[in-house]
Amino acid sequence: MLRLSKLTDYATVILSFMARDNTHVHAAMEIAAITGIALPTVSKILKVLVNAKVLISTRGAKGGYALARAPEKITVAEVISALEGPIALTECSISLQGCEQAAGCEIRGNWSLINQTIHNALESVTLADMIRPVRSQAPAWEKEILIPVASLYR
Amino acid sequence: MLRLSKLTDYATVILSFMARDNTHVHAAMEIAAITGIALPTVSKILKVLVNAKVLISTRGAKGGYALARAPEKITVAEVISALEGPIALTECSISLQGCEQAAGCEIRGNWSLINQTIHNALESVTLADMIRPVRSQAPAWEKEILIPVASLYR
DNA sequence: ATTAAATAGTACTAGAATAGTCCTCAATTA
DNA sequence: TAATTGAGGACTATTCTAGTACTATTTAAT
Repeated sequence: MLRLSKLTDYATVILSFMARDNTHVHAAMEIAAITGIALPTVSKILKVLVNAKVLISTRGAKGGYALARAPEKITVAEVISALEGPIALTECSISLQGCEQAAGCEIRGNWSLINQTIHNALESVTLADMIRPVRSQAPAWEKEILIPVASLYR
Repeated sequence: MLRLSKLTDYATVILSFMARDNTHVHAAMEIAAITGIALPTVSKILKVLVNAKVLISTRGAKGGYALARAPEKITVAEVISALEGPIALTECSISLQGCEQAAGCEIRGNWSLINQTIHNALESVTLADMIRPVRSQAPAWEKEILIPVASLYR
């Protein structure tokens, strides 16, 4: 599996709840209760999302968390990079200093193309799309994302 | 990072070497020597790729491994699933029995759409594409898609 | 036939990464 | 000033990955 960490998965669950009820701030405890995710874990995720400027927080009594922007303006790519760092499939696509297998590895450039394609895909899906019922959304991005990478070469 | 395991990374290195020299079988030891990956590790990967029908093996003296098909017929998606299992970002996209967060989770269908998109991208890149030099292809795609590379390192 | 060269299969170990928890400090409101 | 809520960091246990080792099986050459 092309693994996404559990925390990232939780994050999307949390965020989609918040997107659906975006009228007031939500305390960590409330979110934990509703999503069924343990409080300390919810708390940890929320903090990360605040640092990534996906959420804004209010301290003190009656405080809580709210989306920093409208759901349409928050992309899945953003959420993923907040929790997992840069979106890339291989180490060498991130650190440009090259891998040890340099001898047998002339495919770095090609990986980065693939990475960009995937990133592009994730960037065009927003929180708003995520909370939309499945049926009605296909058209919106099918036009935009289906990039046949191979065709770029031929 | 949207992690791909090291083994998968190695696999692409190994396969791209084999695609470049596709005239005869290669023994595991030869591949290890050339790629610089430890023999037991190479061996392990080759076995997996044989099971996935990406490679074919010949036992005995003068035996070795060869691509099961032409490089154009072997996709990156295949290689990745061979080593990591089904290509999907989240658990619940694979096992349809649903997750425990069922209450707060109505986004499964949307994940699967994203997964599908990514899968398509990976499916359209073949081994033949991977061994093509990077330079010659840059112009082609630069015209066709606009990708905010900087966002990768946000 | 016998020996050497190779893959097949499986089990095991060490290390790293992840998930999850807990505790103390800071801020806000009533 | 007391109660409520987030911020930040440290810590632990568990899971996963990478890598290794060993034994069995198959084939080719002599």
